[in-house]
Amino acid sequence: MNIKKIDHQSILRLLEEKGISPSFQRIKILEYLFLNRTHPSVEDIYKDLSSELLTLSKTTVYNTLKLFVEKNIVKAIGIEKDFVRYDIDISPHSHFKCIKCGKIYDLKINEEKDNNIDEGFKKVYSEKYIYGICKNCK
Amino acid sequence: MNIKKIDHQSILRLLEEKGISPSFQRIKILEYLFLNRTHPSVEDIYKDLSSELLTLSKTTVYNTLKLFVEKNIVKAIGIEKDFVRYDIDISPHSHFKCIKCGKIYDLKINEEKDNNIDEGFKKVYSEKYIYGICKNCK
DNA sequence: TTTAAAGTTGTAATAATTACAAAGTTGTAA
DNA sequence: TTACAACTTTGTAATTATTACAACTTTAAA
Repeated sequence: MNIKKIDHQSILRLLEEKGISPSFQRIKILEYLFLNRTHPSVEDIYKDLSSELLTLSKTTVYNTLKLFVEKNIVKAIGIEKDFVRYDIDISPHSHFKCIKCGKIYDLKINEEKDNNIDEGFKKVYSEKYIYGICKNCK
Repeated sequence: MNIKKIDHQSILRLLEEKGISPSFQRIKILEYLFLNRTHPSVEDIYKDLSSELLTLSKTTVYNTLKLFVEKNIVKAIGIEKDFVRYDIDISPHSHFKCIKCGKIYDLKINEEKDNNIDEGFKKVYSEKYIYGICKNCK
């Protein structure tokens, strides 16, 4: 499906850089995120990795993603009403959700001069979600 | 607290316009939203109205807000991780959340030429959330 | 007044996430 | 190698927002 490959060494280097000890589970979850650029949920990751990691626990997936978000390796995406998606691409961009097929698309951000934030307010981060109909569903 | 007043007649007219029969609960909830421009949650509304509407049920608050959202009287705001806020102001604007005090501020939108949505994609609606530190908390 | 539809209520079910304690793993110092 | 502490994983239970649903109440029309 996804062409982009990531080698084991890069995974290890990334974890190392961020001061995260490279457990088998963490490596596998991070690798999964690199190979599946679909903004997967905990459920997705858990289901897909379970066949390989027979004893994987959902709690581990939650713990690991929490850690990755804290260490700024992945970004949590609040585009869904009732669960969180995760994005391995932490560069500034926004998301489009097709309200028909449910697919999430990445959107380049339009270097907007960041809104009318009043003086005295300090932006830390922001998120933009666009909902609509995608090309395939029209 | 909030200066903006709304009279009973306007509330009734608005419900009428949208084809919503004006039950006591609906009137009170809508009035609450007009008087409390704080992007309240179901919990907020339920707690605050309970003293006046002794038998109010949380389900009624959920039902009513669902109806209001469908009829385009209020907008659901997904700025929080684990509950929904509601905004009586349905005009296009974005939201700022102070990560220190938790307060939500309205932001005028910077008539951005709506992002780089690829041709063939059709936007239906969008949301922008900015997180940071507000004036009072610096 | 009768009756059906609409609205409200309380409780139970659902589902994502977190809390927590027990079990397993790893690395290091003796 | 052994002992031990720190870290990691796991499974279960708790939490919490929201939805489902059925019973009850209100409303409005005939």
